[in-house]
Amino acid sequence: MSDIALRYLYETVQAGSMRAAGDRLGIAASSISRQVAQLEQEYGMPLFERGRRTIQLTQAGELAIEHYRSLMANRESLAMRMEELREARTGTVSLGVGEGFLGPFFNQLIDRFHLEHPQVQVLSTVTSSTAIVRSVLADEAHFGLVLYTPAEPNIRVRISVNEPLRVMVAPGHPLADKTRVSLADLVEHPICLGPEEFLIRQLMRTAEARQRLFLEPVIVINSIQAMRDLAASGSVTTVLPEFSARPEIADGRLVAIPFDETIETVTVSLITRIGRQLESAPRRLLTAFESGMARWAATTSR
Amino acid sequence: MSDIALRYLYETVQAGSMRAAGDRLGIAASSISRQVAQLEQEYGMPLFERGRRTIQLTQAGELAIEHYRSLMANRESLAMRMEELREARTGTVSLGVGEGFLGPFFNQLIDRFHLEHPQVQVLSTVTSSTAIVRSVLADEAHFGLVLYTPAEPNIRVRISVNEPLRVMVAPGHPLADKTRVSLADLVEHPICLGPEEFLIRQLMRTAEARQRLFLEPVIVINSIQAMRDLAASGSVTTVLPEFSARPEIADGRLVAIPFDETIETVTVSLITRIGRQLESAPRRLLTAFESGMARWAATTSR
DNA sequence: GCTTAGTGTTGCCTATTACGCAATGACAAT
DNA sequence: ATTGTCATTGCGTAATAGGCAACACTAAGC
Repeated sequence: MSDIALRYLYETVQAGSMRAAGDRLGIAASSISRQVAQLEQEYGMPLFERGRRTIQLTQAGELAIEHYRSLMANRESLAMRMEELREARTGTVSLGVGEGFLGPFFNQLIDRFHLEHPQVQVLSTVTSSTAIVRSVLADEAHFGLVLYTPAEPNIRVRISVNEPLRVMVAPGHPLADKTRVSLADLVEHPICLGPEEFLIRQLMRTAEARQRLFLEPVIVINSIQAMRDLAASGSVTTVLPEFSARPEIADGRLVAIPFDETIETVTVSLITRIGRQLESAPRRLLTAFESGMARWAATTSR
Repeated sequence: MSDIALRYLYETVQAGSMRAAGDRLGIAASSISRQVAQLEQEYGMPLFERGRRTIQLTQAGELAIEHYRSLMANRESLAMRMEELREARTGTVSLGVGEGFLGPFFNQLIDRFHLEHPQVQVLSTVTSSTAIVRSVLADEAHFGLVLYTPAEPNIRVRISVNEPLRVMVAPGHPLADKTRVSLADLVEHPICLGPEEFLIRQLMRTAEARQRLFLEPVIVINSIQAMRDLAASGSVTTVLPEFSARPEIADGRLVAIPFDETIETVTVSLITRIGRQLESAPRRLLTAFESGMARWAATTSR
C-alpha cells in the first residue's frame, strides 16, 4: 500500500524531479505527487523541502529512502532464496527408510542427488516400516521406503519392486556350493533371523507353515547389518533379499542361494501421503528414487 | 502492492485458517485466498500445502513469513524514528555564527536546547559573515547569526538587535578610569583591531573618517578571542560590542567604556533563507534564538 | 459406513484506489 | 518581463481489492 509511494519517492530522488521520475516509470507526475503527499500525511512530516525548484529531501525523507533501500534489499534476497527453493538448489527433504534398504542403490541415488543439489539437506531416518508409515502420514517425512505394501487408506504407493529372498551363507559353509536350498536344508544348520516384527521373518513364517517345518534361529537380532556380518563370519546362515547384501555378495564374503520352493518375495515400496503436494526438492529426490526403482524392477523381472 | 498479501499470509498463519484470519481482519476469506494465490504466482511456488484441512506452510511460506516479520520490524523502527524526528527529539540543526557572537548568551541557549533535546545534533560553524550568508543561501545552514543586516534578496532577517561598540581595556590601563572615551583618546594608545574585512573595523573606519582621525592598530588579528585576551593582558586596547566580552567584563579582566561620540552600532541579525521550510528541530532552536534575542533587545533598549 | 461442520476456492458484482489529462500557481533562468 | 519547467489539484476513467454465494473438499462425529 505505502509501497508504491516509497518507490515513487525513491525514483523521484533518483531522477531529480517528479516529472522525470514519472517519465522513467511511465506514470503521470500527478500520481507521484499524490503518493508522496499521502506518505507525508502518514508520517506527519514533509519529506521534500517545498517551495524550491530542485527537490531536496528532508531528514524524514532521508529516513524513508533508507528504509526503502533496506526493504528492496530484503525483497531481493527473498526473491533469490525463493528461486533457489524453486530450482531445488536449497531446501530440505526428509525420508524414512528401512534398514534393509541401505546399500549401494540407496547410496548412489543420494550421492547423485547431493551432487546435483549441494545445498539441499537430505534428512533420512532409518527406522521400522510402521514408524516410516506413521511419519509419512504425519508429514514428518516427505516419502518413505518400506519393505511391504501398506494397506493404509491415506498412503499412496508410487512404485514397488519385488525382490526374492535368498539364503545367505559364507563361502566355506556346507550349503555354499548348492545352487538351490530348501527350507529343509535350512533347518539342518544354525540360522540367524530377525525378530517377529520383521517382515522377512513373517514371510518365512508363512513358508514354514506351508512346509510344516519350523526354523529355530540360534540368533535373533533386529539389525540387518548384524545379520550380514554374522553370516559372513561363517557360523550361521541367514535370509535376506539380495539388495540388502549386494556388496558382500559382490566381493565374495557372502553367497546368495535361491530357495528351492516358492517363497513370498519382499516388496520394496516407495510411499507418500495421498494428496500431499511435495516441494521441488523432495519431488526431485522422489522422482530420482522412482526412476531408479523402475530401472531396478526392469533388471529384476528380466 | 504485495504488502497486503504478505499481511494476509501472516494473519492466516497466526489465526490458523483463512476464514479465522478474515474474521480477525474484518475481511472476506475469499479476498485472502486471492491475495495468497497472487503471491504464490509471483513467487512461482505454493506457500501453503493444499488439500489439507489445517493450513501448513511450505518452506517458501516460511521464507515469506520471515521476510514479512523483518519488514514489519523495519517499518516499526522507521515509524519510531519518524516520531522522534517529528517531536524534535532527534535530528540535526546546523547554524553559522560569527565568532564575535560566541559567549554566555549563545552558550546558554545552546545548552538549554541540548538539555531539552538530548538526541539532536547541533552543528554550529564559526566563520565570517559572508560565509554564513552563503551557507544559509545554499541550505547548508538552517539559519545564521551575523553582525550586520545583509542586503541579499533571498535572505530573511527574522530579528536583529543593535549593540553599541565599546572600548575594551584592562583595569590597569590609563583609559580604564574614564567614563567615556573618544576616538582621539584611542589614537594615543596602542590598539588591536581586526582586519579590513571585519565589520567592526569597517564601522570604525567610517567613524574615523568622520572625525578625520586614523587609528593605526599595532596588532591586526582575525580572532575576537585574541583581541579580548590581548586587551586583558593590558598592553593594548580594542573595540568590541559588549556581548563579545561579557565574561571578561563581569569578572573584571576587562573594562568596557562607552564612546564619547556617536558610533554606528553593530547589528546582530538572525537570518534564514527566504521561503525555506525548516524541520522541527531547527525550527525549535530558531525560535529559541528568536525569543532570546527579543529579550536581549528589550533589556538593551531599556 | 454416512453425515456434518468447517475449509479453501471460484464467479460475479460492488467499492475503493490509483491513474491520466488538463488547468493552475510557483519558481528560476533567459 | 517572459518563458519553460516544476509541483499540485479537480475530475473522469481504469485497475484493483473486497463481498457474497456457490462449490469442492477434508476431517472429524456418530
